[in-house]
Amino acid sequence: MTGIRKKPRQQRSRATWDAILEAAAQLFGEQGYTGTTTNKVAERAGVSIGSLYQYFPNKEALLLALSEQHMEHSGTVLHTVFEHLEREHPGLEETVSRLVDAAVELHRHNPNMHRLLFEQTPRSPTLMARFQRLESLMAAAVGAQLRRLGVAGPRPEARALLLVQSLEAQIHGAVLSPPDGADTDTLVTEIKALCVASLAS
Amino acid sequence: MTGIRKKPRQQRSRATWDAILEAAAQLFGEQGYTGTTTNKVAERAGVSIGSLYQYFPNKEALLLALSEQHMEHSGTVLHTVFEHLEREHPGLEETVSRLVDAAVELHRHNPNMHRLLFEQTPRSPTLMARFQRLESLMAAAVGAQLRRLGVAGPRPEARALLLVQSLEAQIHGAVLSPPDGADTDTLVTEIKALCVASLAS
DNA sequence: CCGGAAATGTGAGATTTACTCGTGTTTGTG
DNA sequence: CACAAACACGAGTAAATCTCACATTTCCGG
Repeated sequence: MTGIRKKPRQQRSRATWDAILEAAAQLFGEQGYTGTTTNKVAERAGVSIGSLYQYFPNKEALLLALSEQHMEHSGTVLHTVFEHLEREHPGLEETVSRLVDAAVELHRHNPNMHRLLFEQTPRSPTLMARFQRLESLMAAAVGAQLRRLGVAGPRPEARALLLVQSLEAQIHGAVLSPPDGADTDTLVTEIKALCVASLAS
Repeated sequence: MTGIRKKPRQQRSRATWDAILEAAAQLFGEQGYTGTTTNKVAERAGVSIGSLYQYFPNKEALLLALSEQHMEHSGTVLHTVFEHLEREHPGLEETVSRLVDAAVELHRHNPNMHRLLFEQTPRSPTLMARFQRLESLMAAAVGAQLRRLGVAGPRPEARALLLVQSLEAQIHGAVLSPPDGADTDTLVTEIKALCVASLAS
């Protein structure tokens, strides 16, 4: 269940490892998770099915590896945003705006991967645990900002976590399935307004 | 893709139909979606695999049938809550409180089913469409309440939809995976407070 | 440069699972 | 009671996941 069977030691195997993940990302994006077979992944990667199973114990492990890449990327991007906030101490409105913009950018950057991880996939305990870990990290950082801005309320941790969950859901919806006529930008503006209003009590 | 192959006409077949769905609900809850096989469902239901496929064209149809039951239940429960609101015209705080309590109760009522539908399952287009339809209905009803209370803001539909998505995500998290020490009730209180604050601008 | 050991690559096929189809059984009806 | 329609059955099929015994490549001490 670790998601990785064997770490590559030579550069040759590193190449096949990358090729497999690249092929998996492409096919998952094109055909969805259930629609892609491990044989097709191996074929597009130009390796044998045996090689695939040498590095990934099962189909889900491909997904977990991709999620790891994606979450790592998201984590570092948001980390730098928080660093800037710590240094520049902008006001509430600007702080919210920067965080929301960053999250929107993450969703826009690779919508297929986002859809894959959050819609088309059976969320295994492993995947859920990983996601919640990222959510906790974000909540901690957001909590620090709330305290700095004096809007932490009586239960800072709870408020921060709820904000993170709420923003994630709203941004996900606004970017990946903007309903009927409403365009994404309008929704993003509204998201920021609601968030600021909920904090500027 | 309708989810049903053949409607039962005799009471005998109605019984097998129920037995199959009951077995499916149990096994999905115990072993997860991918972990349960259609053969095991038929076995626990005490019918043959052929009978199962007479009523459900594929494995996903079992899930869709369960989701239909669940969403129908949720829809009617929330509908009566909205009816009471229309009749009694409570204030903002009371309105939010009743809606949140109702949603929390729905999550508590059958956590396994909720987890199944929103976590362990590859969200097919059909399932997603159905869920978004329910979300739209809720958003419309919430929008009416916002207007009644004079807190609709400049874009009532956008605001209502965002509120619905946000509350769903927050309540789901608070009830189904309350993090570390925080208990559900504390989180629910905070959810209500945040929601009221975001509207009482 | 040599030779063996470790790492990596291969693909036929064993196993599992969703799903079909021909056939047998029960129920409603005149 | 007879006949048809509805219902139930379960061995068998196609397709997917995953294994394993063996081939090839790379590494490294002598």
